[in-house]
Amino acid sequence: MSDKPTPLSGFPELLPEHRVVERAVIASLSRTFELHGFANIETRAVEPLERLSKGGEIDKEIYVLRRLQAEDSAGDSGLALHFDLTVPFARYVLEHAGKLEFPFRRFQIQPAWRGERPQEGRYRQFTQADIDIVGRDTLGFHHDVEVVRVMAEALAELPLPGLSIQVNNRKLIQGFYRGLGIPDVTAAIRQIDKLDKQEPGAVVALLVSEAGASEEQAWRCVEMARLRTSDTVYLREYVEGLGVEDELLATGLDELVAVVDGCAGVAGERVRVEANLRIARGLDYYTGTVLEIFLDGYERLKSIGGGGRYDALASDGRTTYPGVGVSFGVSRTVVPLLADGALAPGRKVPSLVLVALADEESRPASDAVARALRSRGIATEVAASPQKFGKQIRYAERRDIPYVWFPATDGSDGTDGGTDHQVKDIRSGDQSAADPHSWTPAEETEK
RNA sequence: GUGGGUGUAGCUCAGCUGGUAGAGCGCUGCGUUGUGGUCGCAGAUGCCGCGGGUUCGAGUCCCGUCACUCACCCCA
Repeated sequence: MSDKPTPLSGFPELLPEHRVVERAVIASLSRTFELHGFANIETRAVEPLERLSKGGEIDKEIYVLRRLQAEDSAGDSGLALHFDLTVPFARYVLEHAGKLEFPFRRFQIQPAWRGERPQEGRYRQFTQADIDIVGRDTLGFHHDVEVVRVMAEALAELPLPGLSIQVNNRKLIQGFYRGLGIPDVTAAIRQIDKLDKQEPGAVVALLVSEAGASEEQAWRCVEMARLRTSDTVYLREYVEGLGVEDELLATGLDELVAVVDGCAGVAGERVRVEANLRIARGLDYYTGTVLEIFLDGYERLKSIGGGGRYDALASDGRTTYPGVGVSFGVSRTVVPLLADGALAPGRKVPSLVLVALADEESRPASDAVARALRSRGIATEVAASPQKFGKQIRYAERRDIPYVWFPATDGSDGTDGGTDHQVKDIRSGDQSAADPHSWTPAEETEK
């Protein structure tokens, strides 16, 4: 008992019937991404620490690697586990720039690690699915629209509740703040991001104290952030009606309208793309489009995905590689939904057929049946031991194997003239004669 | 990192003001001797998280510790 391992908080491990769902999600996402020409890559789990830590809040969540033999705590290797897929990707682009074709579009589905306190939907190891498009020196704005569309399409294919992709634009925010005359625009963005958990009055106070805004300016920031709509005509009216003139603001508004309008085609009942002027994103490398994804009914999970435009995340000094991308939290979404039954578990075992075993002497006959079925792509296993058939049926039932196959007997054991092959659908109880070289399972049991 | 909650059978949990451990589900067997699911009967299973203290006696009270969990912070 004391030998029984206890769970490690924040490192979720799925049972087979749950893992099969996660794998289906990953396969579905991959299919959609590839349909749009995104190539897959996998980056190493580890990056040099100084590349990861750029002085953000996230620094203290980084797991550092250290050899056990290292003399003391100062002896870390300078290597650390990546905490997202964007930073490693930027490094990858710089490192392999000479061998890549630009604009480079890739998707990446991998674990990432963060040393924070776990909670529902927040883990220390989690799988993330990212798509990005990166250009050399320049990257057309239409790619902003494209990545959002692709992710919207990919998410629409998944068996999830409804969700919304809420889009904003850093240029719009910055231009508005600049036009308003706020001294510290960056600080103001960080504060306005807190609107969803703080009272407007509290955020106003922060804007005044942290960003040097006047009280009146602060209230206008809060007012601007209030709008959330998928109606871009109204969006334009509203923003222009705020009475702030700024070139950057106008550009940002145009871009935001373009993204929302550009996604109108894929947006449907379950996946909505809308403008939300409160979305800012904490990370400071975003320069234009920013977005976050929220699951209907699971707002408590906060965003299940996010992303945006970054014009200068990767640069080797001579060349800059602007990019735009979106990431989706696979673990963050799948694990809580499985836990509360919103996602139905899959089967525990891939086998569709269990071939019964009469006795050890007839194992070759059972194996032959299994081989015939497998040769036609039907996942099949042979019973582990020649127990009573009732037991063997229960074995199949417990593993969610829908069919049990009773091999033919040739009558050589003297019982009678022998029997035909029989296959039983244990969900319905129906049993009938069948030929292992031609029998196929009913439609609905195929994956 | 800070604060709250919880650790009892494989799982979910009960166990009163301290008196030597329980239920449901699951599991095993039998009824049913090579066709499951229902039903009935029988059975197995616990260092009561760990360490210390109080006590004649601790699952129960006290202290510590570890783990899990929730919230804050931050984010996928």
